[in-house]
Amino acid sequence: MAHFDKKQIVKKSENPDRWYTDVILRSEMADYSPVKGCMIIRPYGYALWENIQGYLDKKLKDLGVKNAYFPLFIPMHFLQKEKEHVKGFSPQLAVVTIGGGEELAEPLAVRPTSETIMYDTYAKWIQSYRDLPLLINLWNNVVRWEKRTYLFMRTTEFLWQEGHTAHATFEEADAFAKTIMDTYKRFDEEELAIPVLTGRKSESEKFPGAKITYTLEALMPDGKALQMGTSHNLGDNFAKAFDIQYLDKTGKRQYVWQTSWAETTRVIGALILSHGDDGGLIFPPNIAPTQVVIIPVSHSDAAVSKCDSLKMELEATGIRVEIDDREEKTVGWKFNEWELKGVPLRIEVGERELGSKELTVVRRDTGGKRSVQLSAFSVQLKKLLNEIQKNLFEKMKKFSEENTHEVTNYDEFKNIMNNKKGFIRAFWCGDPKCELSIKGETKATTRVLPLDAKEEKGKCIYCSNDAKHRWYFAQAY
RNA sequence: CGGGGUGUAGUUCAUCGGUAGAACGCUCGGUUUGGGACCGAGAAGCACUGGGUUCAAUUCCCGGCACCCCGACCA
Repeated sequence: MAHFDKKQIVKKSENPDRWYTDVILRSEMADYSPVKGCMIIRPYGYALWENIQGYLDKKLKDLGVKNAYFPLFIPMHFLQKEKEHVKGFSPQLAVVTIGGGEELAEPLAVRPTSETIMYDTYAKWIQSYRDLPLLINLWNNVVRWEKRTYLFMRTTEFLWQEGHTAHATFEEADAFAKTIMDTYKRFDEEELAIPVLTGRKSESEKFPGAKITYTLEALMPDGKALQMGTSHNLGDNFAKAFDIQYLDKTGKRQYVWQTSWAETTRVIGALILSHGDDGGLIFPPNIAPTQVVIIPVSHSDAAVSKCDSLKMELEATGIRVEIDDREEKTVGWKFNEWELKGVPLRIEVGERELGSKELTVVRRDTGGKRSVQLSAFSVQLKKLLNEIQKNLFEKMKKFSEENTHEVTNYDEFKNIMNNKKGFIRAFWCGDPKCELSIKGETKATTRVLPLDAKEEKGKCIYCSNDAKHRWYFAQAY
């Protein structure tokens, strides 16, 4: 304990922004890059991303989605085909004007998202109703020239998956967009242990070019809401802009109905913010790069071989294990290091354990120590990992519920935004002017309207005109 | 793109009108290892950049650039 403050990171409660950056850099998740606003994802951070990819990739393939790749460069005039789309993205574009030492006849945008370049091709691929539905996903990087960046949350370049589908009917497209939203919800809640609100976005908050944007919103510990992912019903907007038509069974030409949807490396930021504490990261076991770390306290042959056999036993049941047998670091140093890295469980193996029939296992989330019998060891560890997974989710669920307020007058609204923030449920008339005024006065924007929200009779929190729905408001990240 | 701040060793910072110092980290040797060990020896710097002022600038002044913080834009 005497040396504990030596290289301590800032306390999360004292300075959350600084804590967030400190933890990411010190845990070796990511590093700053020589290019402004860009981020280097280090092996430990990338391993987490690979776990995210692994889960989502499988779920998407189960839905019949196939992976493909489309080019990084997009001819400028493609982006201009859909009016709202170009308006939404042009302020954030990076544009290549020189290639091979010569000025290009037409500048190329570095993709901010791939709708336009894909749909130009979709128009060629889709001829008949037999070509539908077309379900394609890309794992790639995109560039949006953000003025202000923040590791994982908002970087100039980021990694994501973007799915793009085309369907014969509006209903089918809408159902698919919702299915994706549900898939994301399961992922966020069951894997990342982050509870989310789902529903649709207001007109002003929806994706440029979309008819309906479905969203997943999570409440972060500082009371601000983070968009964890979106799934858009694009209607026939892009179909008309890119002339994507098919012949139906009766021989009639029809426009397709489309969806696009994405989840990004931003969810890693949400993961860090949601579960971490003063000791550093805390990863939910389902997604953690390493689930169990074994630390030999002694370097005797007996202890080392005990560690090895433990590792083999656990790995055989699918648990991700690492042994930290570096001799140049002391035991205490390693404890702190692996706590910083958020590994859910730690096992210590020294002379004391060699003759014992049980081992001490330490939980990262609660700090609790427990003796675990060596018989059926891996089964019990799996149980513990599940408990941690559940505990992290329940904790965030409770936080989210405790910080969701139902409000009927604007003073109350402002009061909450001035203090703890969080989600506010309140009637809104649907007029973008009220939305904008509320944002200007409180920083809160409409985040989401749940799909199952019943129509009610109420008065807009801002203008007192008739309102049908209670929306969720919050300050956005 | 507005307002503020900072640029000195790998990192965090100190210094000061006379060409630089600490801590941590790193390397080597030794002793250690059950909650961030200790001793000793090292390596490591065109003081962001360009221009002034001055006998002399890392230090003072101005411009540029970069980064950080705070606002507007955003996954």
